[in-house]
Amino acid sequence: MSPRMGLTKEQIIEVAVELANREGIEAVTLATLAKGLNIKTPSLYNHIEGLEELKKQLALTGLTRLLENMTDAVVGKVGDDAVHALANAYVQFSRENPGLYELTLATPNPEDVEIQEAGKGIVELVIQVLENYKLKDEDAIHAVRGLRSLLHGFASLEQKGGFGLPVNLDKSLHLIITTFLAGLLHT
Amino acid sequence: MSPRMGLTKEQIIEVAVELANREGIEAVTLATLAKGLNIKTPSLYNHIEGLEELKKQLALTGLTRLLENMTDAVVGKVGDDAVHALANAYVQFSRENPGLYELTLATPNPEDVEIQEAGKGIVELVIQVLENYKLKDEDAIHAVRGLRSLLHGFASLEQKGGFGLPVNLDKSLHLIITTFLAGLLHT
DNA sequence: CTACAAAACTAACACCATTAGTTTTATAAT
DNA sequence: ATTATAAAACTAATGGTGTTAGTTTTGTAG
Repeated sequence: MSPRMGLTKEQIIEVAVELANREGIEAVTLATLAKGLNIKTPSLYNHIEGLEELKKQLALTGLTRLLENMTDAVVGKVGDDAVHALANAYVQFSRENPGLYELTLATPNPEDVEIQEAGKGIVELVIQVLENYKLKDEDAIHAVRGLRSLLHGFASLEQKGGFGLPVNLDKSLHLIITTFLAGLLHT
Repeated sequence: MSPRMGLTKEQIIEVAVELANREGIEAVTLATLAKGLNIKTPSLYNHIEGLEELKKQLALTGLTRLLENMTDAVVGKVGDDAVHALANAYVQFSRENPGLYELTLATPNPEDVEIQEAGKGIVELVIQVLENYKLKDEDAIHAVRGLRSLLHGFASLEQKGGFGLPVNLDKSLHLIITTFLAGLLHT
């Protein structure tokens, strides 16, 4: 064991996650984070390299948890059932973790290898779920891009208040997915 | 005329737009903006209330120009033709104005009345373009939400490097829209 | 040419991230 | 128990923000 066990990186990130979800990603600063941990700001540098690395870790955490939720949602399901479950899990995650979800894409440099790897997991899951629709080669890639666009666009617009009207959002999501799947069969 | 005509709000915003598109929205600070205008930071307060108002003005500018581009793209077109033109204009705008497009949604408080009004213009255009598909009441709303989700999701993921694979992106967009429209007819 | 109002300025403050150097402290070995 | 040590947490300092207050400059209108 270390000569002195203080905070762990995991604890720090967990507090940062709660901060992001509760107060918004603007509130994720080393100053407020340190305050939440009852330490002084410079002490954070014993565990993380700086604000950029923190943001990256948060993006990784978000992608990992999002993938977990999506994976759990589709086990034992196939076809339309699986896609709807996947979509619901995606949107539910963004609703329950608004800050963390936003950080998932608001990362400093998206080309980072670790970020790309984490994102790849989600892409692969979507590919699996769309496998039953017997799409050929490139068409599968286009379809995956379409579904991801739908999910991210919906989650993002919902979060940013883009949908003004008082019409049920879950109904919208279900119908949108239904429409997309119907289109897959007729093109 | 004023006792002393210096900078105009329009000039300031134009420089800010170029800054956002060229260097990214992180670079949009009063400090760098002032430097680009060859004045000191506090002088900006003679024209704008602060950073928040600047961001809001940029969001409004972005929404206005995006709507213009979309409107120009659909004149004289109907049906699938119009939707594809709309989609192309949307994505083209986000590609040519990455920073400004991002600021369109990254505004401090999305509930702002002026922001809502500007966004409403885009929604109404999308409604018009989907009118030919004889959607009933609520279904029209769901369809508009779907198309907006697709467009924003695609533009956002493309910009954030979410689409890794070296497969043609314009082809993806075309096929995605085609799929969505086909789905509208078969549900 | 003069008065004035707006524009631009300097000075100052609070907040932020970050670095360097010091002190504290929990553990591991004696 | 005592002590050495390495990590954790600290203080102090620097440079970058946005913002406010108060002063100076300057172009235009009379």
